[in-house]
Amino acid sequence: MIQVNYQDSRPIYQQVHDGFRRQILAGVLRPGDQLPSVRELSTRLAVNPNTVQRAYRELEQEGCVYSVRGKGSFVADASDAARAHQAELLGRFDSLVQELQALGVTPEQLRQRLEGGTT
Amino acid sequence: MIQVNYQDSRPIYQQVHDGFRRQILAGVLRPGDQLPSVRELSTRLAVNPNTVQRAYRELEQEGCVYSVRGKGSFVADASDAARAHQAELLGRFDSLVQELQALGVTPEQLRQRLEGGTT
Amino acid sequence: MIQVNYQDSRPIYQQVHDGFRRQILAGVLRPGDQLPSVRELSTRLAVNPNTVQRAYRELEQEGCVYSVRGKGSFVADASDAARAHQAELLGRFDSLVQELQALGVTPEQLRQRLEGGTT
Amino acid sequence: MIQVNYQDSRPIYQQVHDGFRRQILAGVLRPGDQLPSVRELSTRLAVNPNTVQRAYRELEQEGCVYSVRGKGSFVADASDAARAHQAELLGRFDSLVQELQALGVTPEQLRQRLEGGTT
DNA sequence: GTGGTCTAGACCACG
DNA sequence: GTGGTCTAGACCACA
Repeated sequence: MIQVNYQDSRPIYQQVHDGFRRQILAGVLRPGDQLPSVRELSTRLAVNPNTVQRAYRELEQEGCVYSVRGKGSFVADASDAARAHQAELLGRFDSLVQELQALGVTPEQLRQRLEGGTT
Repeated sequence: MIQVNYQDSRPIYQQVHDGFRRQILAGVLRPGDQLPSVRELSTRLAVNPNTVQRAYRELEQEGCVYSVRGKGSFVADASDAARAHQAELLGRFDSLVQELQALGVTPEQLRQRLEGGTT
Repeated sequence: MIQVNYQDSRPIYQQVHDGFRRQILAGVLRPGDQLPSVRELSTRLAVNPNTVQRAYRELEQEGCVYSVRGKGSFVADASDAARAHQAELLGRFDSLVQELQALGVTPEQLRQRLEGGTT
Repeated sequence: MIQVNYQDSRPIYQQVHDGFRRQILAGVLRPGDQLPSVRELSTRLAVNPNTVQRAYRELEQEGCVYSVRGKGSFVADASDAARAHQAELLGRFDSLVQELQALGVTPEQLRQRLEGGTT
């Protein structure tokens, strides 16, 4: 499910983090689902356990995941994290639009692109 | 014209690079205009000359700027760089839209946002 | 009576421990009352018997509970444990107050908060 | 300035973190002040650089500190973090008061303690 | 020189 | 078995 790409400029821990977060926010992983253990995932991805641990820790700090010592790591109720994440993406959307318009792209072109993606 | 913010998470060389690129693509700096010398800019910004050097080098690699030994650095014809840059931004736009829709944001909501930003 | 919450950051043995201690110190459980057996409670809570065992052991070490081989665990005279516990909480109270005052919160504000909570 | 106590139940990285946060929020360290470098502090405290690094990283995630690669770590404008921290402490204050009252401590006793600490 | 990431592997706490 | 902390030391990006 999670993949690591050494060509990616993002650090590995963040690729793992982003991968899970996306799946959680998209509903692929649902509240209460158990994540693979740190050890299992680290061997599967052939990375250091610390690296996976850090990804999980940051997910937990964001409220996407909760960990129980001796039991495992689980998907948390996503509502809060989801709302924050959506707000962040909309902010990025706005600034991208602004930048594109500064380069001469018309809102009309962007609107057409929106429809294109709906297909 | 160019400013450096130490609290910005981007490295300084990239702030310098982004600042010039934006001005070039937006038409503030026009083809043939001369950029400040590495030495002058580095003292003005109170940063290491290497840092400015690297910003100029990357601008040149992108085709935004050309250097003439012993003369200085000049803004190149923007068309090529602009086209590439615009394509990159549009790609980011598409993937952002896709992700937002995965989170349940409707194209209608995004369209309204587009109009809001047109002001 | 006792509940376990896996989302709680405290380990389970401590949730069990704290739950009993609170009930004992508050007088819900009175000296001489019998606690449920380790086996019964562990099945009721669906946790490992070791976990309950440890909670009981620590309660006993604190003097909140005493065990009689072959009979069970019973609430001890609370006075000793209560005094120790109250002293500990008062200590925490003092250091909290000190820290809040260092941040500019006036004793007056805290006094008002005290009254608010009396309701 | 910062000390590590191996008897303390808190992990080392958190002792370092808490120590700096307290000094920052109390105004001992002021916005813009430079923190000791990761390497310097780690040798001074005789701990691993990673441990200090983690403390700094979490301070940065909280907005107490900002780090610039190649330059150092600096105290951020504390206002936001301070407000959040104070709210957290007041919450702890309330629940402590509630617990103490459940044990029979009167608000009057607590009020006297407040004045005692003012000295 | 600075901070940031990663590995290899240890030990602890918990169930 | 699980997650959490820590060490020792490497390598990279940046100034």
